[in-house]
Amino acid sequence: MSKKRVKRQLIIDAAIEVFSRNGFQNSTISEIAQKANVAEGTIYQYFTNKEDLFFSIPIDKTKQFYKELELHLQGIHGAMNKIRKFVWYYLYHLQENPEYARALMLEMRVNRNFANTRAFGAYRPLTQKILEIIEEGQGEGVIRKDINIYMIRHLILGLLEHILTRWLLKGEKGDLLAQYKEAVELLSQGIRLPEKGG
Amino acid sequence: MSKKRVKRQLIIDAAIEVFSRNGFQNSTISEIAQKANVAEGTIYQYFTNKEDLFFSIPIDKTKQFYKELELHLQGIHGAMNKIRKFVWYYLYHLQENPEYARALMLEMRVNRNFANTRAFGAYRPLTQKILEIIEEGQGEGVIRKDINIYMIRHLILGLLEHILTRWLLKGEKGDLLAQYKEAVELLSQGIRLPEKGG
Amino acid sequence: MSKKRVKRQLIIDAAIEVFSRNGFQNSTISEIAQKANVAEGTIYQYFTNKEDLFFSIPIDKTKQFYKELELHLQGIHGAMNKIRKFVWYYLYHLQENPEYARALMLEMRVNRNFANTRAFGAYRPLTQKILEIIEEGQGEGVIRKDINIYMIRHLILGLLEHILTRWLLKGEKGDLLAQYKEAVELLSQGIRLPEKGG
Amino acid sequence: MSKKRVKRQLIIDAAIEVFSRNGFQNSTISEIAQKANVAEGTIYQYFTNKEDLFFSIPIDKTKQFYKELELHLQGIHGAMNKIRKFVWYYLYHLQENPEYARALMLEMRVNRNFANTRAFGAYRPLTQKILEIIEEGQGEGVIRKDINIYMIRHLILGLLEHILTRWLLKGEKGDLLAQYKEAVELLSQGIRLPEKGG
DNA sequence: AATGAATGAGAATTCATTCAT
DNA sequence: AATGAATGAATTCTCATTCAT
Repeated sequence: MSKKRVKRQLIIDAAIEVFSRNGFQNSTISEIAQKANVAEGTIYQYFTNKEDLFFSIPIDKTKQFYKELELHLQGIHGAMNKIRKFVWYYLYHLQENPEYARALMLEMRVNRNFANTRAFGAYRPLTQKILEIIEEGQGEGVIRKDINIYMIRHLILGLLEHILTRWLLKGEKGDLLAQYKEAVELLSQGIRLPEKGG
Repeated sequence: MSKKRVKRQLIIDAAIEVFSRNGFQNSTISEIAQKANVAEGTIYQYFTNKEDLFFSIPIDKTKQFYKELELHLQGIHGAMNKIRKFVWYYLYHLQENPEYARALMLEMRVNRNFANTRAFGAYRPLTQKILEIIEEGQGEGVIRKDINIYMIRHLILGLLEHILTRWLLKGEKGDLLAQYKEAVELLSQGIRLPEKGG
Repeated sequence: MSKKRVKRQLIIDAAIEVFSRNGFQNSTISEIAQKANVAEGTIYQYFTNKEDLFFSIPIDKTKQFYKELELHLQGIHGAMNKIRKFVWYYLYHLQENPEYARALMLEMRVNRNFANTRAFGAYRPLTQKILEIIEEGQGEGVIRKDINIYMIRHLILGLLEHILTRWLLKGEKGDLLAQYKEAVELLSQGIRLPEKGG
Repeated sequence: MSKKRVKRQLIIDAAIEVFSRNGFQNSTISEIAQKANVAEGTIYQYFTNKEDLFFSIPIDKTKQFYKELELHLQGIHGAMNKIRKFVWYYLYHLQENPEYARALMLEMRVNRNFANTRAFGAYRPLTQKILEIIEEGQGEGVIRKDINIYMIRHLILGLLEHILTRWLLKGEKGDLLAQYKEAVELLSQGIRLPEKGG
């Protein structure tokens, strides 16, 4: 990684910590600069403004998440198994990065400008992936076809985000993954193609 | 309604509009006061500070929502029917009050202090009601008992919030209620007690 | 005392307490009104404004102080004895009314407008009295005549105010009157007509 | 002096002028900034808040006063001579800096927080010095030992502060130093060890 | 490229005073 | 005479951003 690259990452790491602790509005460039051990002015060499820095976080993070997700999905057959894996990895990854999780869930996801940012674009491949898996499942005949695939995705992401948000607001107590099995079970039944005569 | 009561409501209505348009941080007391046709100082006669005003919104609104929900549930038998009604009314109500919906979904629900506010308390009866219906369904033998009732609630609320949030971020285009049937269908199958031999 | 008179006094008493605790600027009409069990508006029926209320305090208090001082001086002969009594009574009176003492020493005495207020006028008889005693002492041949009587008064009041101010700023700990004897002794020697050949 | 140092002093000088004219409460940061030719925000780069700026004044000034006092006392023998010099210099210095004198006498000295500020600490060496001189005088046998040295200091400072306060409240008319001789004469006799048989 | 001093617009909150009831 | 709701001016402090060094 080039020297510039390193310093950029340094700033982003500091930003994640600060933004996730205080939220976007209550975080200051000054504090981020201090955490990153650079001068305030330096941050403006790497990012246009505060919001740009803010939305640069999920871009990097989402790319990384997506790449690792792909690895985890390697060798897994069957849409249902893939969904299971996705659910597990989603909870696992964000439990391991609670600060980022907070920034993502409580700040970015509800930001009015989110849909217009590069960040949103970086998110795309991920949501696209889910759709693909759903369609794969429909092809396999294990996922019901009478329901809009977007609605099915809403169900999956809605459940995960809801669990996560609760966990964050309650102070990150307890093990997120402990809820994994029930969540998967519930989702599976919900979206599964009912067996004939069922 | 007493005169004080009226003016208080006037301020809250203005606050809903302003907060929902700009978010908490970007809204100013000055603008709310103008909208409410009162002096800035007057707002502080009714509310301790900006945050207090902010969190006073869902208290009133949630109480009203809950009361009307109860009416809608009158005469409905069967947990599944009640859930169907709840889903419908939830979407209907927030579609009718998009400004409040935005304030609720994008601001309050993710506010770090939300869990410590009176507002959170006002929310209680509503979430409690859902649990009751779920348990009722388990008693009737139509909702699976092997899954934690909280997880079931996560599924329901998660889906609704996700649909709603998308709708809001996309600019409130289209008819929310159009998604009602599929949502209910998906939820129903997910939480339903699988028929024997199914 | 007429009913109006009573209520007026009620307000003044509340004002003394509040002003002396918080100082002029940090005291609010609202708090005084509450303490006095009247509405804020009522205060403006009795006093022109906040400053008027403020300066009404020493007027009453000084008159009372002066009247009682006169009583204490009754039957005392000799300027030195009178000065001794004055010093004692000054410290005694303000130790007994520490709240008023604080308002007087830390607020009024240094107020830029003090010299232009009715309050200042009420103070007059008292400072005048001291001058008289000093002149009486000079007539008796016990107080030096080569020093301006105003300077002599400065010495007396300066010492008393300094002792008092220290005591107030230090939290009113200890017995003010314990310092009475030394203070008098020091003052006496300072202003006394040196004996011939001394 | 470094550039930062210079600007800091610029702000303090402006603050002295403004505070002394209007008092603490009636002075605004805005006016001070204007006088100092800096932006309001700049003041907060140098001082924590308004009060911090306020109490920074006497720190600098008192140190300077003390240093110059020491120079003036050089080569002077005898406690009485030193006290004479102290009285003279005290009046001289504050007559020359009437704005600072006003801030000191009418604002700081009676501020409830004064005793808890750094400013109070800076005052220490000065009051300590007086005590030393008094003890020196007692050692020389020219100052009475039967009186608490603190009371003796009260007498000296009380007289000076009283003279000064009057002068300030009366609009700084006349020559303060004109009163110097009588003040010293009065003090000297007051604290002097009475000659035997006197 | 990095710095960090300087900026100044911006906003919440307070509170003396008024006046309709 | 008493009330207390309403007013709105006034002020401190914050902080993203700029720019000279």
